[in-house]
Amino acid sequence: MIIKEIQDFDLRKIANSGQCFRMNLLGSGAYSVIALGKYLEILDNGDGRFQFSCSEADFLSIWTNYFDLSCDYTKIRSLVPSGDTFLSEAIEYGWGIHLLRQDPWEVTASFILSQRKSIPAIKTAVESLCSKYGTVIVPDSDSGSGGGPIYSFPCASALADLSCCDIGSCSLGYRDKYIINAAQCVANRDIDFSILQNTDPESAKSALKSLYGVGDKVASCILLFGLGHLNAFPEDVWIKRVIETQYAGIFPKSRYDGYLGIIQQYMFYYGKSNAYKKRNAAF
DNA sequence: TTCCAGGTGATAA
DNA sequence: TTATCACATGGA
Repeated sequence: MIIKEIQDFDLRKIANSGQCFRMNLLGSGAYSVIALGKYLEILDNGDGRFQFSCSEADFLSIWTNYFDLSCDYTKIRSLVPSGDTFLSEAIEYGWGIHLLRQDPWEVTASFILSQRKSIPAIKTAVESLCSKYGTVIVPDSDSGSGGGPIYSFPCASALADLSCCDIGSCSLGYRDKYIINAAQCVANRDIDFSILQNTDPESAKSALKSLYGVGDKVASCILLFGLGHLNAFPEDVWIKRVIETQYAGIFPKSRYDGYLGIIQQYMFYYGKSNAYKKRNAAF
């Protein structure tokens, strides 16, 4: 257990920001994080300090990067002009959100199965895949999701040889064939994330869209959440709705060049919130 | 029960 | 090129 002082960091908002599906509130008030083959618990002390259930070495070599702790989010929020009412509210509402730098394969599979699903349903399906095809990280946890072992996200090769029948019990619906095909492409290196990380975003996006079941939106999510291309801008139903209603269909993307994906996270988190719905209902 | 969800592929015009 | 439609299933 180590204690770290971190500014501009809100666990609840990060867990509910729709970018990851395995970060959950525990009964203790801490948040559990299952990522990169590790299990972590974080507790907000409420005084700007956070308790991490890991070693100093792991914190520095793994979690600092995963939680994007070196990024100055205040600076990014300062790009928003005061005249932009919606985004001004969004960055205040979303204060403390960080962009997680996740494993690209986990992001790929998770967002392929996310299509036409609600976030709770996505989480259920992801956990189902993990418990069936992942490996045990923590043998017998009394925390996590309802106790029992905690599993890693299954690697691509663990899914590549399955049939649609095999994963039929994971609530994937028609997306089962997409997941298996993507697993095969990643396992045999037709898609190589270590290369795509250093490829220009447009070319990387084209490569990702060659995967069956990956279109513009999912490819953008992989670029942003898995490959560190911070200018990627996933446009889902919520973002489209916001752009249509708040920006008359045209969002000034160039203003946020280099950080567009992070701005998108604020838009998403606020755009789907009850706070925003209430504000709109008032007009 | 009905509606909707961090969309995409197939098909038609 | 753009527009329309089907698609599996869980949650609210």
